[in-house]
Amino acid sequence: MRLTTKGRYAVTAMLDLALHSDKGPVSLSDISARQGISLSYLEQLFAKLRKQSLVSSVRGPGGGYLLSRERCDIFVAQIVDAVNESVDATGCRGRSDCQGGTTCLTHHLWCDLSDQIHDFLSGISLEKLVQRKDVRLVAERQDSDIRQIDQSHDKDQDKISAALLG
Amino acid sequence: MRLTTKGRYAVTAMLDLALHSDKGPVSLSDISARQGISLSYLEQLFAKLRKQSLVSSVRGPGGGYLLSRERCDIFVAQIVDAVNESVDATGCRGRSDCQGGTTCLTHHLWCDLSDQIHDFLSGISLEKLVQRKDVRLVAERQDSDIRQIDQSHDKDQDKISAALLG
DNA sequence: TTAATAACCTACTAAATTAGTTGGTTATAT
DNA sequence: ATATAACCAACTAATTTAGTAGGTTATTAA
Repeated sequence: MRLTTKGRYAVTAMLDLALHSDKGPVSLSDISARQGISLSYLEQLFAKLRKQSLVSSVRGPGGGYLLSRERCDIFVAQIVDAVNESVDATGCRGRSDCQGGTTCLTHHLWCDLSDQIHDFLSGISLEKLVQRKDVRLVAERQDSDIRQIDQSHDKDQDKISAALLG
Repeated sequence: MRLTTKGRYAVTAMLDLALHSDKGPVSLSDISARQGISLSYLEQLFAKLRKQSLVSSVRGPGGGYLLSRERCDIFVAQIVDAVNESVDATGCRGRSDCQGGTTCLTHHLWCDLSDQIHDFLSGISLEKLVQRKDVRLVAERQDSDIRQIDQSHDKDQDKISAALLG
């Protein structure tokens, strides 16, 4: 099994969507700015999330992505599965052919571990994450950070406008 | 986090040791033959296992490796930790600096998952694995496979001896 | 109608990791 | 003396990660 930034990014981005998509679609550049994830990399991840119909997209200005189901119907395990191959801990994908066609000595142990991880991640929905206090605190900080960056952009824009107007 | 053949090989090899070291040290070539793991790769893994004092070695003919503690005092988590970096699912090793010095949106989720995996693998000792029926069955098959290979080697040896004796 | 926005798509890449291989040396039992 | 088996260092092919680069297409708003 493998759980790297790939799967973590996907879950983080989906949670960002869950937190911000109440007022219409959320663009990947917004998610990129808030979560510090490269835009092009997000595009690749969302191509996979869309294939697994976890999100739907709206093109053009004001467009972006929306969750394709209720937050309580999307689970962390599904997100990780969508971008990673799986949270499977066996080397044989449960096929029991790990040692040249036969079962390896520790096959059942890795099956048990896989079940353990899958059960855990299948029990956590985006809704559950949104409700968590630690998540809300981080989200608030991120939102206020973004507002400050926007303000400084506005100031830059004011300077540019002033310069252009002579 | 990462659980690849590296960690799985280490646990498999340690379990092989637990199953066969009652009559003295077990050589890596024996483990290699029984478990189908490359000898040189095993050497690299056992260098790490020895550094973490999970095994002790005996050099020279008849030598090999022994568990350095009782089977009930060696846990799967320790073995995986010894060869892999860890079973940590966070990107920041729990340091909470996952997003450019600050906590990322999903940090606490990965902490919980890490705890879950760690608790599970810390609860399973080599003793527990040795007792499992599925493990005993695979081990029996492996031992009888090896005996057959040894017999055919003996036959080869007989042929060679016969040829040499004219 | 045109410009801006944002999804969508393909191909490339540096760095790291895995799962080894090769070719030794050192220590010890027979 | 010889065989065994640990110990050690350096190299490698293949794969994966986490991107970058450079587009095309659809849609909205001025």
